[in-house]
Amino acid sequence: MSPGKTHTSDTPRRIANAALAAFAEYGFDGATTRDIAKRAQVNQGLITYHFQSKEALWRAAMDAVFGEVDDMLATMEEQVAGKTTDEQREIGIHAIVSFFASRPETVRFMVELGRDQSGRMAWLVDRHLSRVYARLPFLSDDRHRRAHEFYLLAGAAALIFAARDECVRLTGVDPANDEAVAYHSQMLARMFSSGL
Amino acid sequence: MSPGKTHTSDTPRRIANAALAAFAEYGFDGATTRDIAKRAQVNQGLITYHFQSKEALWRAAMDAVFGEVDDMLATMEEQVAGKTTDEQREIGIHAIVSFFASRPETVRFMVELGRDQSGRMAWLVDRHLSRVYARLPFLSDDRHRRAHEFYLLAGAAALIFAARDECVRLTGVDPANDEAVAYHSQMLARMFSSGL
DNA sequence: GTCTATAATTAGATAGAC
DNA sequence: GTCTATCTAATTATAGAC
Repeated sequence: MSPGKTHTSDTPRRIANAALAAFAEYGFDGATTRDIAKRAQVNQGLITYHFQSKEALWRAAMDAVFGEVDDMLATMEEQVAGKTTDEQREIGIHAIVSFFASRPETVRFMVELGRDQSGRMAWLVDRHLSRVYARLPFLSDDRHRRAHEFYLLAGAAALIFAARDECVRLTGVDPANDEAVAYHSQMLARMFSSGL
Repeated sequence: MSPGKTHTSDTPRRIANAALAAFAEYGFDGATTRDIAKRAQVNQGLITYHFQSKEALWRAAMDAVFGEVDDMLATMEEQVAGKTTDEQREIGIHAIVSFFASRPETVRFMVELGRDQSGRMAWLVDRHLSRVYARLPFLSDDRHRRAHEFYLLAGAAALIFAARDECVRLTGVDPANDEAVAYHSQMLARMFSSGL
């Protein structure tokens, strides 16, 4: 905590985090800058001051999520060093499932942009997703196989958390607790290792 | 084709189909009734006439998709009759993957409603999803296990198609052709049968 | 840097002619 | 049943005081 003048306002960060929560809940179109301002406890005008537009704010929010993705990947790479491919896969899957459990909105954004003419999908792929895609150590090197493995894994890992409330109502099971996360991760790891 | 008077207007059906396409592309909030009217080649006022509100129109669109889901399930059940559980699973997975490839918006709707206070999620679960969930023959009977299997399967089966354009840009692989669908289905079936 | 007030646009829904 | 025209409300973005 630097005292005095050195402390620049954390308002942009607060706004970006509020935006992330709002976009996660309502999607890009459903979220409103007024609601975001309210969540961040500032007025709406400040959003335009710190970010030029709703879309620029969305990009800032994406930078924030994928910052966390990078942290997760860095931790994973440490844990994975020197391990066999099988061990790498199990560790990696557990890390990914845990991440999706804590940030279920991540896959929500991917799905929301699946069909997209706004240019946001292209931005997200070029700026963040392609880096993540290249960084997963335990996926196949074959181009086709890698693509299918990636989406099999991401979908299987993430959907139950992205649709948490629905899952609760549909099945009576709440996936958002440590026990359920471990169970999900275990099942997925077993499927992935034996099925390839 | 019934001639003369017997032919009632198919306008409501056209509107519902246009709405389905629009909701799939833009989400509930992003889709506009004006765009839907344009797609259905009618004017906007007719939407209010045939459906009372945007939300009622959305429900009609959901009824249309899940009508197709029911058709898919009926066909699956025919093919599956008298088979072993392993065979049932392979047939079932292929049917599900093919369906998601042809109607990738289905899982988009599930994800969009994952966190939802509007009441649409509850409606969709009670009206359609719970029936589908109960109808899958090859899932475990254990309540917890069944929930995780369902979302593992649905996510793994659907995401690559729901995020098709993204997949193309990210991986260079287009999942939306018969060969890719068969490949995806094969990988998923192998994972699912050996991993349980 | 933060606020209030408002402009400009667009949304869903309505009214009423045909 | 289908259309045109319009209302009301909500949205993003801007202008300008402090």
